[in-house]
Amino acid sequence: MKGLGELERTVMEVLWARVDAGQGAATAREVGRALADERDLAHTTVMTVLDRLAKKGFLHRERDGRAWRYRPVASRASYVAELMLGALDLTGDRNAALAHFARSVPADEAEVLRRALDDLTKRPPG
Amino acid sequence: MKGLGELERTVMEVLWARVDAGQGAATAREVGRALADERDLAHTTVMTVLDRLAKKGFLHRERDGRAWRYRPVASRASYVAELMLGALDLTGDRNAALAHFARSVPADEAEVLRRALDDLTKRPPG
DNA sequence: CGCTCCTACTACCTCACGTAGTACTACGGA
DNA sequence: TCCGTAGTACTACGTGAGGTAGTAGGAGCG
Repeated sequence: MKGLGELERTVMEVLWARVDAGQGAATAREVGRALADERDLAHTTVMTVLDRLAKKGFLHRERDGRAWRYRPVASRASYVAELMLGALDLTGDRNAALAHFARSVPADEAEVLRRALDDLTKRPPG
Repeated sequence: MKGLGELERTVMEVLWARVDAGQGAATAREVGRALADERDLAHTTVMTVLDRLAKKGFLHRERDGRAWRYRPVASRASYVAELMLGALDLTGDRNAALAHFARSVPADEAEVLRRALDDLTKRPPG
């Protein structure tokens, strides 16, 4: 799993937010408009980023007239989970790292983890 | 938490291995020798990397005669745990990511996680 | 026909990292 | 006393990723 740059992640965030909002794939223009508040980017900049993201496999794109519509290939949650697994791959002693991680996580999130693991036992992953 | 480059991580690995082996802080010369099998690096390269690592806060260094001895500030496990937490910080919906992560981890490691979380309950983190 | 919108392509800058050379100093031995 | 060895500090260069954007050219609308 390759990491993403700052702007790339921001753009992904826009697309993921649209998914959360039940909206479909977005055009570069739409992404640019969504970013207009926080950043003043040239339209071509947005297009370039979208294009790179698609080439890296983070976005899928499909035609809509002359324009492209972009849509995240994976959910935000699975992207983050991948990143975490990637970090884990960096060490020989995965168990020690996992144990350490469990101890570093805030209590409420430890609870979330615990529950997710319990669910796992009942219905193993497909 | 900043990520590390390939060589930087390799060097950290050498230092961490020394910690595991109960050996103390290492000089650039020693790190270079430890790397000699896998990589043919100029001595100054090793020194530069060690220096950068120290500046980034990953290594602590102390004088030993004219030489510096370098020692990891944090354990490998805590470094990886930090990386994982850093990934988690990248998302707004931490819980979803955690749940996803729990589901992505291999069964035996899920077990490790579960045990670590159980220990947490008994003796809360200090 | 010309304006507008969109794509494709190319480009430039900066920064991180891998890699290493050079200059200078301190210490131990001939 | 003088040299060589080993160490440091400083500087440097190449590459690749990512942020940023300009230009060229096609398609459709008024």
